Amino acid sequence: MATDLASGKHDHVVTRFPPEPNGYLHLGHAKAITIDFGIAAEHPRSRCHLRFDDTNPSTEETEYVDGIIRDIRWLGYDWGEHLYFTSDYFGKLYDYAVDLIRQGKAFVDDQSVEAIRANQGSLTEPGRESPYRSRSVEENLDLFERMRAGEFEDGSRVLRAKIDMAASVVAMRDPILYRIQKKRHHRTGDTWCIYPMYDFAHCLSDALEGITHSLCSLEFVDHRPLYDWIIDQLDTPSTPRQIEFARLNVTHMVTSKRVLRRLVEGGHVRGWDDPRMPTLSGMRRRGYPPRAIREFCEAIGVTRSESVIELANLEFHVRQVLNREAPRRMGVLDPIKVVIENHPEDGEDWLDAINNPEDPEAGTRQVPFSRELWIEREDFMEDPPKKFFRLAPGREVRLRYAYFITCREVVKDASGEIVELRCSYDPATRGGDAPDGRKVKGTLHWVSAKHAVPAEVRLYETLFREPEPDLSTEASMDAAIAKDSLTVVSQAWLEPALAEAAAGERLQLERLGYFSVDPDTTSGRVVLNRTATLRDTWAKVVRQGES
RNA sequence: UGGGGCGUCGCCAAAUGGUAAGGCAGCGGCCUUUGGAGCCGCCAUCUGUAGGUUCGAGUCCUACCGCCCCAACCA
Repeated sequence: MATDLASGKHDHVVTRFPPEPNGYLHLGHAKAITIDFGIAAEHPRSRCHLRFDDTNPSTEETEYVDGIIRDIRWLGYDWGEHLYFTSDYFGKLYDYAVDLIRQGKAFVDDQSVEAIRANQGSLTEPGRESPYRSRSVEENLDLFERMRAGEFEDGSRVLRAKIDMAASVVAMRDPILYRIQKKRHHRTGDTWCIYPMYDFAHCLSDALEGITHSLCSLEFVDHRPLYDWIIDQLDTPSTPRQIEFARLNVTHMVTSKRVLRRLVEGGHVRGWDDPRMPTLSGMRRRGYPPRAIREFCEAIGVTRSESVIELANLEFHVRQVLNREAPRRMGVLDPIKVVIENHPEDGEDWLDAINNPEDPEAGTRQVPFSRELWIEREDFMEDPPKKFFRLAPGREVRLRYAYFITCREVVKDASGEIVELRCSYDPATRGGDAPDGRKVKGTLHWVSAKHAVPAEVRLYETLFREPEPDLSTEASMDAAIAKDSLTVVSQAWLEPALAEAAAGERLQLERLGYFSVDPDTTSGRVVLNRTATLRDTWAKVVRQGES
């Protein structure tokens, strides 16, 4: 592409993103989108078109068109006035086909599907020419006209290019250009009953739109000779060029419409926008910022080598953006009660808390402190190992933005389960620093019990345990799906600032991770999705202690 | 076994034939009112293998090896 600009072949670039409206966009599409739109944005006088490749009415629906538009907008891209549909070109495409027939380079084939397949040859053997290949131009013209008029049944005839049945590239063995499908099209209705195939429609649509560089994935490399052949035979307004790059693969994820559909239809997830899904709608609901996805796609580069990116790489970009942007809040997922014995029964005390240490502009908020608090159960240990810096009997720790507290007594129920910690606080440490200069090793997050907002919190693991799951058969796929990728915490407590949280908001619960407010949230109950955990070096210490 | 694509650190990925960038992960350390963030350092004598050309090769040549794609009236 750089060569074309340097040589003066083009002084600008026109690309296109050509989704088929038969499903939802996923992370793999995000890579293509950032490349297609990104390259256009990098060059002067350039643009990227959004073109729906809607040539197969039996699988495509308007519902998907709307979803795709919404997802690309969310990702942050804009096509201006350049929204197109391949179906807009059906008339022109038909004329091109007629032109090909007139040139004697296309013919109507009456063979059955089975016969065409049988005569296709194999990878190592050439195919056999159709007995209808040498029909006259007049007969072909007549037959094609009647195909269009609806005189023939589905599958009874096709229009094929006349190229070379012995070609080593299978795509060049008299490829099918048009097939009969008496299906209502989501945009053209019943106007047509013959529809062009991808290979015929795509290159010509590119040429019609003045696309300079038609970027696609590696599996189309074999189709490039056909792409060029069709453009060569016909009088097109421009000569686009196809350039291929490798698709995106990420460990523990799949970007195959077939597999994603099975996850949804098999009830393994709650829908296309389940936060575990690699769909754009799923990642949006999960709380992935679009900027993070864009930065990830830019960071992994564009090459022709097939690669599998580690999930950690994606998560790095998600955390990087969220660290800069997400407001900090406090919440407790697995609560244990703390009673501050020397705190007045009805007293309450509002403390200043920083909203985002990475962004001074984010300001501060007030959090209430009172006699009864919730802290995280795992932040207390009766008999702590050496490197455990959190609360333990007799030990003093800091409650973030509040006070130092010291654990005085552990209260258990009949079964030995800890139900309450009796603690004292040092009023002189208000705000979190001791005037006498004494230090504590641990800082805990907490929530005032009296002021706490109830919440449901959904924690996610990857849908596949293995980095590269075997999806070759239905059985192996079912075996590869993790059955416990969703954990629902039904009784979590959040600080009151979160009472009014609106769906889609992203935040960090300090020390726990990044979360997004799920659309299931109601006025009485907040629902959070955990987007990503924080990096956890304590977990590493624990791991090393075990090994 | 026909055609095509690809092989540079655990994962990505740069490198006019001029002496192997960078990011992620990992590992040390500093700092810290998030065991977060940040900061510092370490991490390929070597580019699938074997030859060859050259003063000089990841880049050129030859031969092997390995992985992936192509036989829908899908895109």
